[in-house]
Amino acid sequence: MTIRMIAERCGCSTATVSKALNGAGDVSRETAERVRRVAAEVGYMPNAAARALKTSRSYCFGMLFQDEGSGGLGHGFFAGILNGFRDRAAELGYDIFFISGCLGHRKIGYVEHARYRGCDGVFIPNEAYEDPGIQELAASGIPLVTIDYAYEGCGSVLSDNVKGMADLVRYIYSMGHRRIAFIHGEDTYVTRIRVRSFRDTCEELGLEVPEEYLMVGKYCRSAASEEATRRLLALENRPTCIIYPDDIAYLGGRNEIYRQGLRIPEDISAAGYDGIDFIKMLRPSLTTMWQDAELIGVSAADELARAVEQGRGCVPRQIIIPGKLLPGETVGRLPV
Amino acid sequence: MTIRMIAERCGCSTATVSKALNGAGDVSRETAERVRRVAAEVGYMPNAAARALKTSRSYCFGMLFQDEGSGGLGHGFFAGILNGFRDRAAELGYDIFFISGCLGHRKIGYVEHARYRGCDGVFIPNEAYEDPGIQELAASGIPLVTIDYAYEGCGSVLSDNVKGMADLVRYIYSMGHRRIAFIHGEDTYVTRIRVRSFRDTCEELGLEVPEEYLMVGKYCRSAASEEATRRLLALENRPTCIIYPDDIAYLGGRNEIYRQGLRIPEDISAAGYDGIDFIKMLRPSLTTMWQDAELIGVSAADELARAVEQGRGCVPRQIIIPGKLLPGETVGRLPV
DNA sequence: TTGTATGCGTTATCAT
DNA sequence: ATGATAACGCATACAA
Repeated sequence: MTIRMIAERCGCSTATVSKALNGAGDVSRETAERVRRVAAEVGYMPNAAARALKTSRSYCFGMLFQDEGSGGLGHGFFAGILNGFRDRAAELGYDIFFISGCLGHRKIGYVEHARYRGCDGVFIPNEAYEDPGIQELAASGIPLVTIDYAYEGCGSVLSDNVKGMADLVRYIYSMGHRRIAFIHGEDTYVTRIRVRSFRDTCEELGLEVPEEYLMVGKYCRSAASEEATRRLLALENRPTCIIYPDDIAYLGGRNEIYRQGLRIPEDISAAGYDGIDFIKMLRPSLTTMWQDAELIGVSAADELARAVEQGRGCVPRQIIIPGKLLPGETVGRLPV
Repeated sequence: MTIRMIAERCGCSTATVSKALNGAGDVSRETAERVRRVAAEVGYMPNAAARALKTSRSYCFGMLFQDEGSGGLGHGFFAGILNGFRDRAAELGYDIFFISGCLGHRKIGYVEHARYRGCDGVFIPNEAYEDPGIQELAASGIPLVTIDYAYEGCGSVLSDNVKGMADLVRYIYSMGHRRIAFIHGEDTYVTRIRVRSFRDTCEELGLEVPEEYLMVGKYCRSAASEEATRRLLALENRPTCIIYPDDIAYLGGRNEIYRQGLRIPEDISAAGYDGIDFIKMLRPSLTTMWQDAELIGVSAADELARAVEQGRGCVPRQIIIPGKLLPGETVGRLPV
């Protein structure tokens, strides 16, 4: 079913049909209505390929989503982002497809892949931002939006990790804790921000932070948390509360704490980060910093559409999305 | 960069370039090599839209993936399937995009959406298979592959739930248990198969299954598991082992068990289903039936490509993927 | 072996 | 207000 067939049924030209269907001004109201009625009757759908070929606009967003363990689709945080992005993109009239960096058995660059499909913009929620292939993409001129990382000249959406970590520390402080440790994830942009905010907030509160209270762990890895927790608990002046890299990593710490026969939060307090769904099923319920993944995804779609539609003149934005403290039962109240 | 520009540089026609690039036989070896060299030099990429328009093959798979809570992207099982599918599809030369059922603010059917983008086949990993819109898709003639559900005339990949449940029950039996309860998920195709297999296996083992041992719970919902567990534990002749709908749902049961001051597995045993990643971080480690999500996804991509490439004459297959028992610590050994 | 010509379905320009 | 026509980039039937 093409516009040609509709033109025949309506007794007019394909040009008129096209105009009517696209709401061009120079078509009489009656004609436009007749065309639209017939189109609806026969269930006409435009051909995306033809339209893209002609207009060089595909109404597609490409998405890079490598699944290397922790940061993949299975993670509630990224799943939430993807959901928000997908839904908003659909509302805006864009379809999404995956950019894989290969075509059949042939390795191709992300830029080539994106151009091959003619996608209008590219979304990168969780990639290795230092990867040369991705930096090439950032420099290619294709509109781009990243999450929790900003390229020069590209849009980005950032979870408010500064305020997030600050709020978390302040809450723990308000519960009476004065010895707070932070097991942070591997060295990334986000990690550096959180560590910085952790330090600043502690200083602001007049807390001293022994260097041993800052331990390196891994996102989403229980083993690293177990080990770090073990060392923290062995300290002479051990912390009363431990902040973990994220909710999943907390599980490792929890194992170690229980193994030592300690109770949460009576003997030691703990907090996570992310606020992903499944932690609601844990007892005691986890105190954590919820990140608004859905809104992050939605904002990314908005920003990408804006970049595409405004074209070259678009000045890229950094959008910051606040989170929210989820007070659970794992941070106990201490006498001050 | 188009074949025309390459033709100019090579001093030949676009037809020759096209043939050379597509490996047609009727091009001299030298010409072909020259064309390919030039193409590589200038970084030529074909235009997918033009190619699709001409050949009415898009080398795209559409994917339906609604995220309604439990069965969404955030779930390790579906994330695994999607991963496997994506990677294999890329190898086969297909890109994947989401079919959303709307185009801008306009609601359209899945069939329309699929046709609009001209996708060669559609993948449905987790949808409501009774949905009329999806049944319409199944009847549309577009090649289709579903997971854990089979439409008449369409390909499907099924996790071996019959053998999976049987193996799980047999293992629990082998550990000395004779009173095994099964909290199953809401009524779906998969649930019915598992319940059936549970019953059959028990009978085969000579176990009688009191009706109270079969409780209805919910997939991925801890609250339902808590409630069901509570009722099981209150039974006069209570089970020694409880099988949960899945690994996540187990968490609810676990909460209830601990709340009653019971220990796992000393006082009561438990098992899950799925074998998703994060359960490795639980202590005691969960005994569960692992489903090979990756392979399910890979097989689905293979099957869909086969359906597309064989065309109308393709006789659809049902592919069954075995799982594997993951013996953990939550099923204890009982004296027989 | 190579080239010419046509059309895929659409939009856009320019007459009418 | 409407229509004839060209062009988007590619693949292919057919002529040379």
